[in-house]
Amino acid sequence: MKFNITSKDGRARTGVIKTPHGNIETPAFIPVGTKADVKTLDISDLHKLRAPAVLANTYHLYLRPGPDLIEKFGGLGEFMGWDGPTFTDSGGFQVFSLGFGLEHGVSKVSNIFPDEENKRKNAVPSRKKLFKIDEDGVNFVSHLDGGKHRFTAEISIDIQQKLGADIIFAFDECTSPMHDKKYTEEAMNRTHKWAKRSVQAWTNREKQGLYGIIQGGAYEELRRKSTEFICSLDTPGIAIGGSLGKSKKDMYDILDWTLPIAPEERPRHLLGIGEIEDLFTASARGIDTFDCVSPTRIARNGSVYVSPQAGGTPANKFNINIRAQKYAADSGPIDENCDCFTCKNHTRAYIRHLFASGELLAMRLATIHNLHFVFSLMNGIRGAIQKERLSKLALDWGIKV
RNA sequence: GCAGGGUUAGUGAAGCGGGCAAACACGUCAGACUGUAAAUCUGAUGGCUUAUGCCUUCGUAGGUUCGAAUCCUACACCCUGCA
Repeated sequence: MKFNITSKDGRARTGVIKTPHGNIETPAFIPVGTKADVKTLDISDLHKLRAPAVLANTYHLYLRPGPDLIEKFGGLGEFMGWDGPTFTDSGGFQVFSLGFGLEHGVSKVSNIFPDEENKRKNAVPSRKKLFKIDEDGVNFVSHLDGGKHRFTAEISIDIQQKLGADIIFAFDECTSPMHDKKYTEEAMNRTHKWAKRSVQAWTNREKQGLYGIIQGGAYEELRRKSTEFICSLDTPGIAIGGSLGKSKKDMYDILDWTLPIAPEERPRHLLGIGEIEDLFTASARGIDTFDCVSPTRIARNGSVYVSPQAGGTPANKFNINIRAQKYAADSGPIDENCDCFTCKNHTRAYIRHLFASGELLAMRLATIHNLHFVFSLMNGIRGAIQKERLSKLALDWGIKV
């Protein structure tokens, strides 16, 4: 894996990540394909959308169908019939989302600390915690069948090498905005140890690029420490993970603490982010790649992106709820400025009807639209950086970077 | 015609003398979702501009009772037997 910076605009930059399965022009949004598929889409859709890569998940593919089987098929890309670049996440996030996150009903980004009532509402207290973290790794029971398993840095990297993605991630511990500084620091120190061990376990260096993951929650001191440590390791790329605080401002602060002290020549991945606004603000701060379930998940739930011309604003997160009654007879496309398959062929009324009827096509059309929307946005962002006009483009969207 | 059973909010369906504006399900409406246990989850759903409040509802009309969706009478309609 190689990375070249091709232009700069303040702290933002464009570049190219060269992988054995093709180049990724950055900044890029990588759609999430957890179980070796981007939900509702097939590979021809991904090609037509010009998806730069797909990010799959180590935990899920380890449990099913198993890394040995995928290895026999020639790796993740071959297995899923996708000839473009692939990423795999290390499984660290599942330790969080199926452990602490599930127990407390929180995500890695939280606008509020859940109060007692919310905690009770969202948590699953009857369910035993699926994960137990120790200094060396994590014991867990499969959410599928309750079977007992263990992940360590070595195991995660071994699985990821069998999966064979072009870009892989070190095994890390993700914390929540609810964790205090003391615990966040302990988790960060574990992540550092595991990162070091991940680098040692990483042998397939020709074909796979490893990214270390910076942790430290929303604590400046910890984030700086973590950046220094992770960047001291010999990895071709770095990633920012973990709790990104309680607000967008917290997240931007974290980027401001970390990115300026990270080596410029290494690509930076922002794990699990991207809402529309974030793609601007994080690109402006020097993030090169994103992955996020948001566009695909909210699509399946009836939220579709609209540009400022079609009524999108930072306040409504640039999306509308296409299931709403007010679109029942709307003969326009989701977004009149969009030239995706969905917008070229279908009306809001039709898509609303499909959602109301529970038709699978609704989710597929919405997913196509949302992914096209973010890919096209990333195109615009790259073009703007090349012309050193990213902040102006952002302003056109009502976003101050 | 005789005997029995039924008629409850948009739909289905609980309730069978007081805590019933009426369970539950579906539907409908609204919202949430950021390294995907997510085609999931949350809330609202008789009216009153938001109330430990008032008003109107349980086929229709009367009645009994301090009090009725719940008991009685008549009527209407539906179902099941027997004619």
